Amino acid sequence: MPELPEVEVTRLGLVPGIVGRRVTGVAVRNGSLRQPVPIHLADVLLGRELLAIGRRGKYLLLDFGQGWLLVHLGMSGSLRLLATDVPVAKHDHVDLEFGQAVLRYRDPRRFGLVLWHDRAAGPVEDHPLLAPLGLEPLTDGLTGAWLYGATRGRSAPIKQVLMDAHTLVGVGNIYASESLFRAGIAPHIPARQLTLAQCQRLAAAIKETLAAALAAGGSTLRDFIQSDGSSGYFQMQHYVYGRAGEACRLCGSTILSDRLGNRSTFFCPRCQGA
DNA sequence: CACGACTCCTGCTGGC
DNA sequence: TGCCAGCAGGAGTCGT
Repeated sequence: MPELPEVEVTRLGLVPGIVGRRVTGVAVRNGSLRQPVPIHLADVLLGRELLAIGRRGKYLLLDFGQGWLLVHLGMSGSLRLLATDVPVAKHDHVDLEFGQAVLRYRDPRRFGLVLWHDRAAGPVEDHPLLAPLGLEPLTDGLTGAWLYGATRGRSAPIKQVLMDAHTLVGVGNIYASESLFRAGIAPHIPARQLTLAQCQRLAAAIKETLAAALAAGGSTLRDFIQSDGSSGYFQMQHYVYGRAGEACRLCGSTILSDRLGNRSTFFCPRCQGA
């Protein structure tokens, strides 16, 4: 599942290959994603130079000067840079050609997005999907004090607050469980009950977890440049996620699972005091 | 306002 | 072996 580290690794992998190049072709094979892919995409993109690739939360922002292409990978999406003769596969929904290379969007479950935001509509940060997004976790803004403030008055379980993109972006189901484990905090306790000391541990744990995943992804960067079509995603070794019934890597207790907000949740009852 | 349930979609897994 | 139910999950929407 692409979470923030995977999205950032995708961004880093694409920048050297296509920034500064012009769009020479556009193909939309299946435009029914979470929202329809704009039908005028070719009109607006053909001949335009890609100036930069930014990121906000899990959204990639391809800056074409005239506007931005917003890409969200959803649950099963991927963006790869391939040679133009690589055959199209079943769920390859959108192609952007840059001369000899093609940027190919694949998304079997079609939870993702490919949208256009024209410069005339204002800065991309004002896009209705981006404007309400919360804090970027890999910035200096994420501190124990910030997290303490952000959780006051929140009665929902801390794990759900961590996954709320309007509070904090980029922490999905996997890294929420992993970060809470690292911080030694039970996932189901009401967010407002966290002490400042716990918030400080948790803020540090979120950064560590994401940074470790980003580092793991760095070694897969080649996959984006090669045209072999390999997925480009990477599997970090998890402490708790997906390990129900197995032994905790730190204390040996049996990892438990639970459902929180309709999502599977994993934790160590001993390390996380639950 | 905050919370929780529901929804979109397809591939994989497990039970029979 | 085949069929089908259930699960996975980001994030928007809606009802309370």
